[in-house]
Amino acid sequence: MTEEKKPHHHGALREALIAAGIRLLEQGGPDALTLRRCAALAGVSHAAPAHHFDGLAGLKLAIADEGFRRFRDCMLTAEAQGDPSPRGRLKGICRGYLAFARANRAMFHLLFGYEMSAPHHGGVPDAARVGYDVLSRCCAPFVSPGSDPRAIEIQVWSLIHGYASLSLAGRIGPDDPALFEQVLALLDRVGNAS
Amino acid sequence: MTEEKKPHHHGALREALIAAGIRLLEQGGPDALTLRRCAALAGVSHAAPAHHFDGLAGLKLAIADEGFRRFRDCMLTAEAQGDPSPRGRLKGICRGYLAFARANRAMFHLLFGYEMSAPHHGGVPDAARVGYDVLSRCCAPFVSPGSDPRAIEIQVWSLIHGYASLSLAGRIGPDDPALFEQVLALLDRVGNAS
DNA sequence: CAAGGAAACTTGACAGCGTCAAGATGGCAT
DNA sequence: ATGCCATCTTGACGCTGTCAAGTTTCCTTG
Repeated sequence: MTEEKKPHHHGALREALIAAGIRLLEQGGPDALTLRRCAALAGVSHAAPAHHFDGLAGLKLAIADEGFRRFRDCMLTAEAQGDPSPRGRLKGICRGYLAFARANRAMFHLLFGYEMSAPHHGGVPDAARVGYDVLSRCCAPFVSPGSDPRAIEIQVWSLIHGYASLSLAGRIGPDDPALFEQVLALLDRVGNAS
Repeated sequence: MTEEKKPHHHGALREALIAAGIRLLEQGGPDALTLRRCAALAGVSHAAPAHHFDGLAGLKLAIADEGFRRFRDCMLTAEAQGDPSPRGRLKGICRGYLAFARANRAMFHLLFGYEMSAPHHGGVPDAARVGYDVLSRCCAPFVSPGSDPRAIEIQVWSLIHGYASLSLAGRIGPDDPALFEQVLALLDRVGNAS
């Protein structure tokens, strides 16, 4: 739609392909994400993407990179919206976590699915880190001095990631905010046992 | 290898295709699970599976059915191995949960991945229920009378499913049993707050 | 300013995939 | 014995990712 008249040299083909991929992901699920379809959506030939990504896996990696950034933004927004206490901020990012998963099913599956987990390119894209940093910061107030922060971080992450995954997989039934808050109540008992 | 000389009529083609699918899953990951490869492994033509399953999705459903049964067995075994107290049994099935996920990466992804989550065939195979029943039974001692058991069940399920998923996705780093036990320690604070 | 080379993109081909249509074959009930 | 039906085969179609080779454009270098 906003197509320049560059006869050759698309100019911003890489970004256009990523945007096309995200659109396909949103509209048709993971199976709709196809190199050829991305190319068609960007108005180039089917083999053009090969010059910008290392095959389909490379495109998915680039899309995941953008996805992780949006994911982090979603958590930051939710953190800022709720109770500013440490406990409130922790629950806030969890609500943002779930909200992102619900609003971006296919992207969430891409970010945490088999593609990214494979011993593939040596690991997870760097952007995955920025999400963990948010989590880590919100967990910090509950880490007793001198102890390993990872224990609490993984507790919180496991709980929210498990809930989000199971919810998306249809294992928890219809959306039930009350139930989610009950699960989140377990976070009241995280950290220094008072 | 144990191929009968049935000239026609394989006889147990359905089971053979499921077994072939599981083998492909174990050896080559989700992408290796292919109708044509299953057929070849079972010694039949590429279109034979169509008479036993509703396409690839149907075969995956049948494989998941078997997978869920093995999954439950793995949890039951782990439950019987540890401390027989209610808390010990609860942690036992969680250890079985993680053990299954680690030993059957691709199958685990099939059981909880996008395939099964789609609004697809109307939902999850019935066999998924048998796993939840184990969880539900182990959670029962911690449900205060008159309250909804789902709250605790989903707390526990989310925690262990999240840990297993993140572990498989390579987000928790190398296998660290001590860390896992620290996460499982959160289960000590589940249920009636003492 | 001109030449050359690198980068971007196209075209064409290949094997593998899921799926459908039609034909062949064997077992089973009538 | 006959006829039917489920089972399986063969062949084809369109789609996929990927590679090879050719074409076009831009930029650098002399």
